[in-house]
Amino acid sequence: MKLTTWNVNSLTARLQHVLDWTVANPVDVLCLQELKLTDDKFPLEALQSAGYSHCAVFGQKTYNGVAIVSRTALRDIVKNIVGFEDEQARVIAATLDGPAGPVRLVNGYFVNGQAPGSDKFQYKMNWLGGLRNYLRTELAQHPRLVLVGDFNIAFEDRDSYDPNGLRETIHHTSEERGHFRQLLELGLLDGFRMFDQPNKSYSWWDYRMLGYQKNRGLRIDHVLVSEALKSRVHACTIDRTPRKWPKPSDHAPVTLELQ
DNA sequence: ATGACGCATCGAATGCGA
Repeated sequence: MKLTTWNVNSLTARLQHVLDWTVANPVDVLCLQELKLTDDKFPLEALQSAGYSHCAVFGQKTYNGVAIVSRTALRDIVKNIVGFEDEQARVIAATLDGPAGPVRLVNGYFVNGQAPGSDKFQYKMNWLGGLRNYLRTELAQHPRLVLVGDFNIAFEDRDSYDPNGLRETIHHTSEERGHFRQLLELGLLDGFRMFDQPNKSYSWWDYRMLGYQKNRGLRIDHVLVSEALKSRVHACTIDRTPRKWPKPSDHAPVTLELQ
């Protein structure tokens, strides 16, 4: 079973990219972030025609919005972080039945946070605390769990093109990295780092200043798998191909292969 | 460099992203 996380930066603007990409990469599940549309605008028919008949959607106007799009049935769909009041549509969870048992999927568009010390940064810290509490409960109920999404955190120095120049700036602060570590301490593993990976592997590049062409990127899109699934993980890769297409998302898709 | 580029809301200019 293959599942992909992809911040599409507007599903309306990126629908053709998503469809083209799934033709070349017919993964079982897509976890999408930054839909930037309301549920009534979700392109259900186009995705169903592409083989993704089961869609769990949590959208909102203009900003945020997440969805899980699957070839097989999704059940026990939960929107937002249980126990954390949030006006923004950032998290959707669902269970799907894989070949070796159920898999709980939690798909998040984590808060950006703008700058340390800002109100938005404080919101990010509160949000991350709420997510941790929620996941503790989810993991107790669903040992076979995968947390994916745009975390907006470059966890280690090697996840940034300029770790020293950007030290303690947004996505690189000790507080954000501490929250990431606390997620790992719940019993999750960084799927991407379970395998040898090329140096300077990133999942996001700024649109400006030839960011992609210069590989000035960050690895902020992550796939964390629970201990119970560890032996089932067979690969985790970032596909830079669609970042080279005209009018791309600034994020690349990250795919996990589970057996 | 309070920039750059892109998207949404709009029907110009602004908010926001990372």
